[in-house]
Amino acid sequence: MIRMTKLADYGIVILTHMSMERQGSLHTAHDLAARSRVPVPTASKLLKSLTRAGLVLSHRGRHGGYGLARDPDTISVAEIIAAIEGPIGLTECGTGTEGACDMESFCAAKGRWAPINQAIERALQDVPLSAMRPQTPTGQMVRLGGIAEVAP
Amino acid sequence: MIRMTKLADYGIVILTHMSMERQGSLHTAHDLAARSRVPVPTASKLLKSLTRAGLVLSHRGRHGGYGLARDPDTISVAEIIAAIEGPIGLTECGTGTEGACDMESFCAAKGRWAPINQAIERALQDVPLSAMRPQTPTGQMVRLGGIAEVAP
DNA sequence: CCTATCGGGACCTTTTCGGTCCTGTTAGGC
DNA sequence: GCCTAACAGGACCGAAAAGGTCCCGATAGG
Ligand code: SF4
Ligand code: SF4
Repeated sequence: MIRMTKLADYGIVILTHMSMERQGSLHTAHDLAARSRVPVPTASKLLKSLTRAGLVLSHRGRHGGYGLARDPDTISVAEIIAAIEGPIGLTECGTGTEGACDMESFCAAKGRWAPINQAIERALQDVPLSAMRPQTPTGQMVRLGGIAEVAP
Repeated sequence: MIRMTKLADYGIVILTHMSMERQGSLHTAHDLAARSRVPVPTASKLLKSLTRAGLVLSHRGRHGGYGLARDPDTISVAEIIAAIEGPIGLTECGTGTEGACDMESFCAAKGRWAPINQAIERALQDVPLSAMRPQTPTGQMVRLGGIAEVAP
């Protein structure tokens, strides 16, 4: 139902937890998994993907772990999703990859999707990771895709 | 990858074909399947769903068939997708249905998705079925989610 | 009455998601 | 210098959903 995969969902949850800590601090995969209640191997797999995409930095060896590569305000939900499940778009066509759909050559709607897909991607780019955190109890304003909300 | 199902995709293609005909005209499932190159049983299944949702009208018996229930300008892509695959939203949470995700009770991001899902739904509501047709060779203006485009 | 058409499911096959595990590799600490 | 806590990469597998097929019943023209 136009769902993103749970992997991407969990990835965002994990990064959200990470964003609630002091930036630059390291967290082990085990730690993050426990906090987000995602199974450890799954969390580990996600963190690997996110590292490869450059969204988190990893440090190996003893006292190693993962940390956000950038400020949570500059990491968009779109980037996270793209890192985990690839290009964003509702259809096979119009997302850069050609020839994915075998109806392309005679499809009446082909090409009409590109602007829609881009609009959705843009909407997700406008949501920073910092907006996914639970709202602060201070009533701090949170930007969210152009929509401003105030915590109760 | 945040894909809608192919069923929904095909549904839109079929409706697009239907919208290119004189409104009110009837088309058999077989006819529409041939024109859109979707397998007949699949097209039939889709048309049934669309009928149940009230987007197309059906007429049984000899010389029966399907026809659009409303003007193509007043049918949104969002409606079509919702008719075929249910509520629109990237996540289980924040789409009306409660308790779908078993992490809801302790999820850091829960609740933060509702506005995003709504934004996407709104974007799809802004795209009328008529905008999915191949552009006319006359350079006719086509509204598309707030973006105006001109055919070459 | 006969037949073309829709209506509503049951059903199966294929894909992909979600999750696990194993085998390196790195780097701090003793 | 070795030991061990962490990440890296990928193979693997079960379950779920998607995608497609088929059948039988209900309608309504002719
Ligand atoms: S070419 Fe047509 S059928 Fe294929 S993905 Fe694009 S819109 Fe869908
Ligand atoms: S509650 Fe959290 S994990 Fe569940 S669907 Fe919502 S955001 Fe995703």
